[in-house]
Amino acid sequence: MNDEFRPEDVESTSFIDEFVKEDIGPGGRCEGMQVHTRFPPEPNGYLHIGHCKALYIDFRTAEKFGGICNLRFDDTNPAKEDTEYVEAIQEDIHWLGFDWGDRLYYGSDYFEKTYELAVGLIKKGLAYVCELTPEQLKEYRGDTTTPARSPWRDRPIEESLDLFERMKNGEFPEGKYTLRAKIDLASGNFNMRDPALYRIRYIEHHRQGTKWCIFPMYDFAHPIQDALEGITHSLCSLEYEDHRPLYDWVIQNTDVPSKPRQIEFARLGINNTVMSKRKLRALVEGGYVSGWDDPRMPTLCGLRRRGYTPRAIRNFSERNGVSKAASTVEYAFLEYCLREDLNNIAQRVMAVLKPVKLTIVNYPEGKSETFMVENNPNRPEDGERAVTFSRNLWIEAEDFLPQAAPKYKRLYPQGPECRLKGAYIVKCVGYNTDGDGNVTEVLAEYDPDSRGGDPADGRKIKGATLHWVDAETALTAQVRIYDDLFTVPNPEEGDFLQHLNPDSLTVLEGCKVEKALADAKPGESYQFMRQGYFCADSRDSQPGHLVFNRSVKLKDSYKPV
RNA sequence: UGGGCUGUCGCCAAGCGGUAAGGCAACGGACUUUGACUCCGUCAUCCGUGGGUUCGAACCCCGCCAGCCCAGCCA
Repeated sequence: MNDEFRPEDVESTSFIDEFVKEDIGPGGRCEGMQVHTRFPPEPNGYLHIGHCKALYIDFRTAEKFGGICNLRFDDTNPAKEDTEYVEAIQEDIHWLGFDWGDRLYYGSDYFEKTYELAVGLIKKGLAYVCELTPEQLKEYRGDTTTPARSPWRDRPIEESLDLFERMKNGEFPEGKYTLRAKIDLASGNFNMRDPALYRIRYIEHHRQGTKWCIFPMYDFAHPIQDALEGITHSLCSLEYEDHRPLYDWVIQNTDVPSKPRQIEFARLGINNTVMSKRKLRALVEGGYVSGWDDPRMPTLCGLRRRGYTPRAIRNFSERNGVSKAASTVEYAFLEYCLREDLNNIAQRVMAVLKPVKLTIVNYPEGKSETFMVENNPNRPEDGERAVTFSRNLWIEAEDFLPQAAPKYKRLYPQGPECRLKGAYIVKCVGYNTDGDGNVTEVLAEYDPDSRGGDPADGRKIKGATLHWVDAETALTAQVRIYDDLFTVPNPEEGDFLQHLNPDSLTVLEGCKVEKALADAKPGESYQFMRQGYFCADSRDSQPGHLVFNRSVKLKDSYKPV
C-alpha cells in the first residue's frame, strides 16, 4: 500500500464507501488495515451483466482504498458446481479488466478448517447433530407466529461429537443427519432457528473428489472463508441481509482469526431480459438461443460476442451507482455506454445491409476511380482508407423512394441532390422495377465537378449524405441484426417464454460491404456508417465467409411522418 | 399478518435540518461530407402519504400506504 494513502482523501461515492472509510479511519473497526474484499461466485453457471455490479463493487472498492480483492469460488455444494464454469468465470473477469493477482481461492480448500471449527462449536454446546428428516424439519420449523421445535438440540455434546465424526466418515446415508447451530428457535428471523451447518452428500466434488461426504452450508462456510482470508468487508446482495445476524454469530462463536463485516447492496436488473440462472439455462436448453454466448444473451460471453467492450460495461456499472433500492436499469443505458466507447475507437466503414443497385447513368462504363475516406472523423490520427467507385454501386434500399415523402431528404425522382459519402454529388433521374413493381435499380446522374463530395461551385446540398459500396469491388456478407429477447419490460414475472420476441434475430444475407472488411477480426468493432456498430462473429465469420453481428444501432432522429 | 429492507422526474441516482446535483430517455435548436458525434436549451415549487417538531424538513419524530426479500439438508 502506498504510504501516502489516506482514507479520508478517498472520494466516497456510495454508502459502502462511507462504511469502509469509517472502518479504516481513526478509531474505526479496522483502523490502519488494508481494505480486503472478495468476489465469491458459485461455479454453477456463466457470469452475466448482473454480476458485473458485484464484480465492480468488490474490485473497485478495494482498489480505491488501496486494498486488494480475492477471487473465491464458493463451491460448497457439489451437486451444482462444475469445473467448466470456473474456467469461464476467470476468463470473463479478466476480460472485464479485473485482476485478483495470485489470490485465487476455493471455498472447498477450507473444508478441513471448517470441519474443525464445527467441532469446536459442538464442544461449546453451540451445535448439535439433528436427525430430523427433511420433511420433519419442515414440519417442525414453525411459522411467523409459532416457534420452531427441535427435539435433538439437547443431545449430549459427546454424542454429537461422535455422530458428526461418523457423518464425516461416511457411516450414514444422505439426509440421515445434519449438524445444526443452536441459536434461537423462536427468532422472527428464520435463519436463526437453529440453521443447518452441515449436510451429508455422496456426490463427487469437482476439486475434492470423494474425500468429503459432508459439506458445510453457505451460511457457515462463507463467514469462515472470509475470516480465514482476512477479508475486511464482505460485500453481497440484499437478499443476504437476513443472514447477517447468522454471519455475525458464526464469526463471534467460532475461533477465526479476523472479523469481517458484511454489507449488502441492491442487485442490478435490466429490462427486457432475464437474469436468473434458471431462466438463462432454459433459453439455452430449450434452443431458444444458440448457446450461453448467443449475442442476445445478457451473459458476459454473449455480450462479448455481440461486440460489447469491457470499458463500456465497466462504465455502465460505475454510472449505475450503488444503493439499497431495488432497481431495473433501462437497456438503453447499457447501449448508450457502448456507443460512447465505440464512437471513439471504431473505424468507419461503408456497408449496405439491404442493397439496391444504383447506376450513375452519366458515368463512363468501365471507368473506376479511388477516393480516400477518413477512418474516424473524430480521430484524424486514425488515417484514411481507399474506396473504389464506378458506374455501378449498391445503396441502401431505404435511401430511395419512388416518390417524395414529408421530411424525406434522400433519393427520389425530382428529389434533392444527395452526396455519396466521399465521392460525388448525385441526383435521382429515374428507376426500374420488376414485374411486381419492386424497385430493382435506381438511376442517377452525377456532377463531375464534385469529386470528393464537394461541389465546385460551393452550392449547398439539400439531400442527405448516403453510404454506398462499389459493385465492382464489394464483398458479400451475412449480417445478424439483434433486438430485445423479450417483448415485455419485465419478463422475469410470469411465464417468461410466453414473451420471447420472435424477431430478436434477423439474418440478412447478401449484404454488400467494402473490401476493407475482408479480414475483419472478431473483437474489432466497426461503425457501419449511418447504421450502427458491428463486429465479426467469433464463431462463424471467416475471410471469404463474413458474418457480422450488430452490436448496437446508431441513434436516429429521423422519423417518417 | 413474524423478521429484514426500500420508497427523490419515464429509468438510475445525489442529497446527511437551510430551501431539489448529475446521467440515461424524451423534446426543441445550432453544427455536420454519418438524419451519427459534438454543442446549446427544455424537462420534480417538489421528494410514497397524513400528521407533528422547528424560524426553517426530502432530510428529525409518529401513524399510514405501497413494493421487495426470508420458513432449502441452495448460494
